[in-house]
Amino acid sequence: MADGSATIEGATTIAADRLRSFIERVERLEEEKTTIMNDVKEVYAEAKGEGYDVKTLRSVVRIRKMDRAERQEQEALLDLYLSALGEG
Amino acid sequence: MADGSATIEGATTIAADRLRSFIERVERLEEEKTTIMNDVKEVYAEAKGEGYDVKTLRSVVRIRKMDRAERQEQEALLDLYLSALGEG
Amino acid sequence: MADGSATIEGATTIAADRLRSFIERVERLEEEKTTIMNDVKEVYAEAKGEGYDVKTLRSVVRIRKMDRAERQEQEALLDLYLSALGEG
Amino acid sequence: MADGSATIEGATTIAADRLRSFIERVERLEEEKTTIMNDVKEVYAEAKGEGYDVKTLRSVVRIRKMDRAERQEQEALLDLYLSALGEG
DNA sequence: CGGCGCTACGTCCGTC
DNA sequence: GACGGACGTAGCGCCG
Repeated sequence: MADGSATIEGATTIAADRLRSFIERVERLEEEKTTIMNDVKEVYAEAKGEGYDVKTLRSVVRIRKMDRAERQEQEALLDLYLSALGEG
Repeated sequence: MADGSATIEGATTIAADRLRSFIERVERLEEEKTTIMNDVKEVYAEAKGEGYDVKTLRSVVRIRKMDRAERQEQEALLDLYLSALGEG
Repeated sequence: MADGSATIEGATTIAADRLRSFIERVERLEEEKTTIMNDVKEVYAEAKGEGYDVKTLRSVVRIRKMDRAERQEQEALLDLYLSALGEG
Repeated sequence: MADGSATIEGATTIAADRLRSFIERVERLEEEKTTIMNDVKEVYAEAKGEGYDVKTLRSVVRIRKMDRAERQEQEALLDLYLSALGEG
Protein backbone atom coordinates (compact mmCIF):
# COMPACT_ATOMS: atom_id res chain seq x y z
CA MET A 1 0.00 0.00 0.00
CA ALA A 2 1.27 3.39 -1.01
CA ASP A 3 0.92 5.32 2.21
CA GLY A 4 2.31 2.38 4.14
CA SER A 5 0.11 2.79 7.19
CA ALA A 6 -3.51 1.85 6.59
CA THR A 7 -3.12 -1.82 7.37
CA ILE A 8 -3.42 -3.41 10.77
CA GLU A 9 0.24 -4.28 10.54
CA GLY A 10 1.12 -0.67 9.83
CA ALA A 11 -0.92 0.51 12.79
CA THR A 12 0.74 -2.03 15.01
CA THR A 13 4.15 -0.88 13.89
CA ILE A 14 3.28 2.72 14.62
CA ALA A 15 1.98 1.82 18.07
CA ALA A 16 5.12 -0.20 18.80
CA ASP A 17 7.32 2.69 17.75
CA ARG A 18 5.34 5.05 19.93
CA LEU A 19 5.61 2.66 22.85
CA ARG A 20 9.34 2.33 22.31
CA SER A 21 9.62 6.09 22.23
CA PHE A 22 7.93 6.49 25.61
CA ILE A 23 10.00 3.75 27.18
CA GLU A 24 13.25 5.18 25.90
CA ARG A 25 12.39 8.71 26.98
CA VAL A 26 11.77 7.42 30.49
CA GLU A 27 14.95 5.37 30.49
CA ARG A 28 16.95 8.34 29.29
CA LEU A 29 15.54 10.51 32.07
CA GLU A 30 16.24 7.87 34.68
CA GLU A 31 19.81 7.69 33.48
CA GLU A 32 20.12 11.45 34.03
CA LYS A 33 18.62 11.02 37.44
CA THR A 34 21.19 8.40 38.33
CA THR A 35 23.92 10.80 37.27
CA ILE A 36 22.54 13.48 39.58
CA MET A 37 22.34 11.03 42.45
CA ASN A 38 25.95 10.13 41.92
CA ASP A 39 26.85 13.81 41.95
CA VAL A 40 25.14 14.17 45.31
CA LYS A 41 27.13 11.26 46.65
CA GLU A 42 30.31 12.88 45.41
CA VAL A 43 29.51 16.13 47.21
CA TYR A 44 29.01 14.24 50.46
CA ALA A 45 32.22 12.31 49.87
CA GLU A 46 34.10 15.54 49.32
CA ALA A 47 32.63 17.04 52.50
CA LYS A 48 33.58 13.90 54.37
CA GLY A 49 37.11 14.27 53.07
CA GLU A 50 37.22 17.68 54.73
CA GLY A 51 36.11 16.30 58.06
CA TYR A 52 32.35 16.92 57.98
CA ASP A 53 30.00 14.29 59.36
CA VAL A 54 27.93 13.05 56.42
CA LYS A 55 25.08 11.72 58.50
CA THR A 56 24.65 15.12 60.09
CA LEU A 57 24.91 16.91 56.75
CA ARG A 58 22.07 14.76 55.47
CA SER A 59 20.07 15.71 58.56
CA VAL A 60 20.67 19.36 57.85
CA VAL A 61 19.41 19.02 54.29
CA ARG A 62 16.36 17.10 55.45
CA ILE A 63 15.53 19.62 58.17
CA ARG A 64 15.91 22.61 55.86
CA LYS A 65 13.48 20.93 53.50
CA MET A 66 10.88 20.62 56.23
CA ASP A 67 8.66 23.56 56.88
CA ARG A 68 9.58 25.16 60.18
CA ALA A 69 6.09 24.77 61.65
CA GLU A 70 5.94 21.14 60.64
CA ARG A 71 9.36 20.56 62.16
CA GLN A 72 8.35 22.02 65.52
CA GLU A 73 5.10 20.08 65.47
CA GLN A 74 7.03 16.88 64.90
CA GLU A 75 9.45 17.65 67.72
CA ALA A 76 6.61 18.51 70.08
CA LEU A 77 4.84 15.23 69.33
CA LEU A 78 8.02 13.27 69.89
CA ASP A 79 8.58 15.02 73.21
CA LEU A 80 5.02 14.22 74.21
CA TYR A 81 5.47 10.53 73.47
CA LEU A 82 8.82 10.34 75.21
CA SER A 83 7.56 12.10 78.32
CA ALA A 84 4.50 9.86 78.37
CA LEU A 85 6.97 6.97 78.59
CA GLY A 86 8.87 8.77 81.31
CA GLU A 87 11.90 9.38 79.14
CA GLY A 88 13.38 12.62 78.12
CA MET B 1 29.42 -49.05 44.92
CA ALA B 2 29.01 -50.54 48.35
CA ASP B 3 30.03 -47.65 50.56
CA GLY B 4 28.37 -45.21 48.18
CA SER B 5 30.81 -42.38 48.71
CA ALA B 6 34.36 -43.02 47.53
CA THR B 7 33.93 -41.78 43.98
CA ILE B 8 34.28 -38.23 42.80
CA GLU B 9 30.63 -38.30 41.85
CA GLY B 10 29.67 -39.41 45.35
CA ALA B 11 31.74 -36.64 46.87
CA THR B 12 30.16 -34.16 44.55
CA THR B 13 26.70 -35.32 45.53
CA ILE B 14 27.51 -35.02 49.20
CA ALA B 15 28.90 -31.52 48.71
CA ALA B 16 25.84 -30.53 46.72
CA ASP B 17 23.56 -31.81 49.45
CA ARG B 18 25.53 -29.93 52.05
CA LEU B 19 25.37 -26.78 49.97
CA ARG B 20 21.64 -27.20 49.49
CA SER B 21 21.27 -27.65 53.23
CA PHE B 22 23.01 -24.37 54.01
CA ILE B 23 21.04 -22.49 51.37
CA GLU B 24 17.74 -23.83 52.60
CA ARG B 25 18.51 -23.12 56.23
CA VAL B 26 19.24 -19.52 55.32
CA GLU B 27 16.11 -19.25 53.22
CA ARG B 28 14.02 -20.68 56.00
CA LEU B 29 15.42 -18.16 58.48
CA GLU B 30 14.85 -15.29 56.10
CA GLU B 31 11.27 -16.38 55.73
CA GLU B 32 10.88 -16.21 59.51
CA LYS B 33 12.46 -12.81 59.48
CA THR B 34 9.96 -11.61 56.90
CA THR B 35 7.15 -12.85 59.13
CA ILE B 36 8.51 -10.86 62.06
CA MET B 37 8.83 -7.75 59.93
CA ASN B 38 5.21 -8.12 58.90
CA ASP B 39 4.25 -8.47 62.55
CA VAL B 40 6.00 -5.20 63.30
CA LYS B 41 4.11 -3.52 60.50
CA GLU B 42 0.87 -4.85 61.95
CA VAL B 43 1.63 -3.41 65.36
CA TYR B 44 2.24 0.00 63.82
CA ALA B 45 -0.95 -0.32 61.78
CA GLU B 46 -2.91 -1.17 64.91
CA ALA B 47 -1.42 1.83 66.72
CA LYS B 48 -2.27 4.03 63.78
CA GLY B 49 -5.84 2.78 63.96
CA GLU B 50 -5.97 4.08 67.52
CA GLY B 51 -4.77 7.52 66.49
CA TYR B 52 -1.03 7.28 67.16
CA ASP B 53 1.40 8.83 64.69
CA VAL B 54 3.43 5.98 63.23
CA LYS B 55 6.36 8.12 62.15
CA THR B 56 6.74 9.38 65.70
CA LEU B 57 6.40 5.89 67.15
CA ARG B 58 9.25 4.76 64.94
CA SER B 59 11.30 7.71 66.17
CA VAL B 60 10.63 6.67 69.75
CA VAL B 61 11.82 3.14 69.10
CA ARG B 62 14.91 4.41 67.30
CA ILE B 63 15.76 6.87 70.07
CA ARG B 64 15.32 4.30 72.81
CA LYS B 65 17.71 2.05 70.96
CA MET B 66 20.37 4.75 70.79
CA ASP B 67 22.68 5.14 73.69
CA ARG B 68 21.82 8.32 75.56
CA ALA B 69 25.31 9.80 75.22
CA GLU B 70 25.44 9.11 71.51
CA ARG B 71 22.04 10.69 71.07
CA GLN B 72 23.09 13.91 72.77
CA GLU B 73 26.31 13.99 70.79
CA GLN B 74 24.38 13.70 67.55
CA GLU B 75 21.97 16.44 68.58
CA ALA B 76 24.84 18.72 69.59
CA LEU B 77 26.55 18.26 66.24
CA LEU B 78 23.34 18.96 64.37
CA ASP B 79 22.77 22.11 66.43
CA LEU B 80 26.31 23.22 65.66
CA TYR B 81 25.82 22.80 61.92
CA LEU B 82 22.43 24.51 61.93
CA SER B 83 23.67 27.47 63.96
CA ALA B 84 26.71 27.77 61.69
CA LEU B 85 24.19 28.20 58.88
CA GLY B 86 22.29 30.75 60.93
CA GLU B 87 19.30 28.46 61.41
CA GLY B 88 17.93 27.08 64.53
CA MET C 1 -12.14 9.12 91.16
CA ALA C 2 -13.89 5.79 91.04
CA ASP C 3 -13.32 4.82 87.46
CA GLY C 4 -9.86 6.31 87.55
CA SER C 5 -9.93 7.71 84.03
CA ALA C 6 -12.19 10.74 83.59
CA THR C 7 -9.55 13.42 84.14
CA ILE C 8 -7.16 14.72 81.56
CA GLU C 9 -4.39 13.23 83.62
CA GLY C 10 -6.19 9.92 83.74
CA ALA C 11 -6.65 9.92 79.98
CA THR C 12 -3.00 10.71 79.52
CA THR C 13 -2.05 7.85 81.79
CA ILE C 14 -4.17 5.42 79.87
CA ALA C 15 -2.72 6.62 76.58
CA ALA C 16 0.78 6.26 78.00
CA ASP C 17 0.09 2.66 78.98
CA ARG C 18 -1.24 1.91 75.53
CA LEU C 19 1.72 3.68 73.99
CA ARG C 20 4.10 1.72 76.14
CA SER C 21 2.39 -1.48 75.09
CA PHE C 22 2.87 -0.75 71.38
CA ILE C 23 6.46 0.29 71.84
CA GLU C 24 7.32 -2.80 73.84
CA ARG C 25 5.62 -5.11 71.38
CA VAL C 26 7.71 -3.63 68.60
CA GLU C 27 10.88 -3.84 70.66
CA ARG C 28 10.17 -7.46 71.49
CA LEU C 29 9.67 -8.30 67.83
CA GLU C 30 12.83 -6.51 66.83
CA GLU C 31 14.70 -8.50 69.41
CA GLU C 32 13.41 -11.69 67.80
CA LYS C 33 14.45 -10.36 64.45
CA THR C 34 17.95 -9.73 65.72
CA THR C 35 18.09 -13.32 66.94
CA ILE C 36 17.12 -14.60 63.51
CA MET C 37 19.71 -12.41 61.85
CA ASN C 38 22.34 -13.83 64.15
CA ASP C 39 21.20 -17.33 63.27
CA VAL C 40 21.70 -16.52 59.61
CA LYS C 41 25.18 -15.27 60.34
CA GLU C 42 25.92 -18.51 62.18
CA VAL C 43 24.81 -20.61 59.25
CA TYR C 44 27.14 -18.69 56.96
CA ALA C 45 29.94 -19.00 59.50
CA GLU C 46 29.41 -22.74 59.69
CA ALA C 47 29.46 -23.03 55.91
CA LYS C 48 32.60 -20.94 55.81
CA GLY C 49 34.16 -23.35 58.31
CA GLU C 50 33.54 -26.15 55.85
CA GLY C 51 35.27 -24.30 53.07
CA TYR C 52 32.37 -22.65 51.29
CA ASP C 53 32.76 -19.11 50.04
CA VAL C 54 30.29 -16.98 51.97
CA LYS C 55 30.07 -14.25 49.37
CA THR C 56 29.10 -16.80 46.76
CA LEU C 57 26.53 -18.40 49.06
CA ARG C 58 24.96 -15.01 49.65
CA SER C 59 24.85 -14.47 45.90
CA VAL C 60 23.09 -17.78 45.42
CA VAL C 61 20.44 -16.88 47.98
CA ARG C 62 19.99 -13.45 46.47
CA ILE C 63 19.67 -14.75 42.92
CA ARG C 64 17.18 -17.43 43.91
CA LYS C 65 15.14 -14.67 45.48
CA MET C 66 15.48 -12.46 42.40
CA ASP C 67 14.42 -15.37 40.22
CA ARG C 68 11.28 -15.81 42.29
CA ALA C 69 10.59 -12.08 42.19
CA GLU C 70 11.16 -11.84 38.47
CA ARG C 71 8.96 -14.85 37.83
CA GLN C 72 6.14 -13.25 39.81
CA GLU C 73 6.74 -9.96 38.07
CA GLN C 74 6.56 -11.59 34.65
CA GLU C 75 3.34 -13.34 35.62
CA ALA C 76 1.85 -10.10 36.85
CA LEU C 77 2.85 -8.37 33.64
CA LEU C 78 1.32 -11.16 31.59
CA ASP C 79 -1.89 -10.79 33.58
CA LEU C 80 -1.86 -7.08 32.89
CA TYR C 81 -1.50 -7.63 29.16
CA LEU C 82 -4.17 -10.32 29.09
CA SER C 83 -6.66 -8.19 30.98
CA ALA C 84 -5.79 -5.24 28.73
CA LEU C 85 -6.64 -7.38 25.69
CA GLY C 86 -9.82 -8.62 27.29
CA GLU C 87 -11.01 -5.10 27.93
CA GLY C 88 -9.78 -3.40 24.76
CA MET D 1 43.99 41.06 62.36
CA ALA D 2 45.26 41.51 58.81
CA ASP D 3 44.37 38.17 57.28
CA GLY D 4 41.05 38.19 59.08
CA SER D 5 40.98 34.47 59.86
CA ALA D 6 43.29 33.44 62.69
CA THR D 7 40.74 33.79 65.46
CA ILE D 8 38.40 31.06 66.59
CA GLU D 9 35.55 33.15 65.30
CA GLY D 10 37.27 33.51 61.96
CA ALA D 11 37.80 29.78 61.70
CA THR D 12 34.19 29.17 62.52
CA THR D 13 33.13 31.60 59.82
CA ILE D 14 35.28 29.89 57.23
CA ALA D 15 33.93 26.49 58.21
CA ALA D 16 30.38 27.84 58.02
CA ASP D 17 30.95 29.13 54.50
CA ARG D 18 32.33 25.79 53.42
CA LEU D 19 29.45 24.02 55.12
CA ARG D 20 26.98 26.31 53.39
CA SER D 21 28.63 25.59 50.06
CA PHE D 22 28.23 21.82 50.46
CA ILE D 23 24.65 22.12 51.63
CA GLU D 24 23.69 24.38 48.76
CA ARG D 25 25.38 22.19 46.16
CA VAL D 26 23.36 19.24 47.43
CA GLU D 27 20.16 21.24 47.49
CA ARG D 28 20.75 22.44 43.95
CA LEU D 29 21.30 18.87 42.75
CA GLU D 30 18.20 17.65 44.51
CA GLU D 31 16.25 20.38 42.82
CA GLU D 32 17.49 19.11 39.46
CA LYS D 33 16.54 15.61 40.45
CA THR D 34 13.02 16.74 41.28
CA THR D 35 12.78 18.34 37.85
CA ILE D 36 13.79 15.08 36.19
CA MET D 37 11.28 13.14 38.24
CA ASN D 38 8.56 15.53 37.13
CA ASP D 39 9.65 15.03 33.53
CA VAL D 40 9.25 11.30 33.97
CA LYS D 41 5.77 11.81 35.33
CA GLU D 42 4.93 13.96 32.33
CA VAL D 43 6.06 11.28 29.91
CA TYR D 44 3.83 8.75 31.63
CA ALA D 45 0.96 11.24 31.64
CA GLU D 46 1.41 11.84 27.93
CA ALA D 47 1.46 8.09 27.25
CA LYS D 48 -1.65 7.69 29.36
CA GLY D 49 -3.30 10.40 27.26
CA GLU D 50 -2.68 8.23 24.20
CA GLY D 51 -4.31 5.25 25.79
CA TYR D 52 -1.30 3.40 27.21
CA ASP D 53 -1.60 1.82 30.62
CA VAL D 54 0.87 3.58 32.92
CA LYS D 55 1.20 0.71 35.35
CA THR D 56 2.18 -1.58 32.50
CA LEU D 57 4.66 0.93 31.12
CA ARG D 58 6.28 1.21 34.52
CA SER D 59 6.47 -2.58 34.70
CA VAL D 60 8.20 -2.69 31.34
CA VAL D 61 10.79 -0.16 32.45
CA ARG D 62 11.33 -1.98 35.73
CA ILE D 63 11.72 -5.39 34.09
CA ARG D 64 14.16 -4.10 31.50
CA LYS D 65 16.17 -2.71 34.41
CA MET D 66 15.90 -5.98 36.35
CA ASP D 67 17.04 -7.88 33.27
CA ARG D 68 20.12 -5.71 33.06
CA ALA D 69 20.77 -6.09 36.80
CA GLU D 70 20.24 -9.84 36.76
CA ARG D 71 22.53 -10.22 33.78
CA GLN D 72 25.28 -8.32 35.59
CA GLU D 73 24.64 -10.31 38.74
CA GLN D 74 24.90 -13.60 36.87
CA GLU D 75 28.14 -12.47 35.28
CA ALA D 76 29.54 -11.49 38.66
CA LEU D 77 28.57 -14.86 40.08
CA LEU D 78 30.22 -16.60 37.17
CA ASP D 79 33.38 -14.60 37.80
CA LEU D 80 33.27 -15.64 41.44
CA TYR D 81 33.02 -19.30 40.55
CA LEU D 82 35.75 -19.03 37.95
CA SER D 83 38.13 -17.27 40.30
CA ALA D 84 37.25 -19.78 43.04
CA LEU D 85 38.28 -22.58 40.67
CA GLY D 86 41.43 -20.74 39.69
CA GLU D 87 42.46 -20.37 43.31
CA GLY D 88 41.30 -23.74 44.64
C1' DC E 1 36.99 2.32 56.84
C1' DG E 2 35.04 1.67 52.44
C1' DG E 3 31.91 -0.84 49.61
C1' DC E 4 27.85 -3.58 49.37
C1' DG E 5 23.44 -5.45 50.62
C1' DC E 6 19.35 -5.03 53.33
C1' DT E 7 15.94 -2.52 55.76
C1' DA E 8 13.17 1.47 56.31
C1' DC E 9 11.22 5.59 54.77
C1' DG E 10 8.86 8.78 51.80
C1' DT E 11 6.19 9.22 47.57
C1' DC E 12 3.02 8.14 44.18
C1' DC E 13 -0.84 5.63 42.48
C1' DG E 14 -5.48 3.52 42.46
C1' DT E 15 -9.66 2.96 45.37
C1' DC E 16 -13.51 3.92 48.12
C1' DG F 1 -9.65 13.34 49.61
C1' DA F 2 -8.14 9.95 52.82
C1' DC F 3 -6.47 5.34 52.86
C1' DG F 4 -3.79 1.62 51.84
C1' DG F 5 -0.58 -0.68 48.72
C1' DA F 6 3.53 -0.57 45.70
C1' DC F 7 7.62 1.47 44.09
C1' DG F 8 12.05 3.74 44.39
C1' DT F 9 15.41 6.06 47.10
C1' DA F 10 17.90 6.92 51.22
C1' DG F 11 19.98 5.33 55.48
C1' DC F 12 22.20 1.73 58.19
C1' DG F 13 25.03 -2.18 59.38
C1' DC F 14 27.77 -5.96 58.22
C1' DC F 15 31.88 -7.87 55.81
C1' DG F 16 36.14 -7.74 53.99
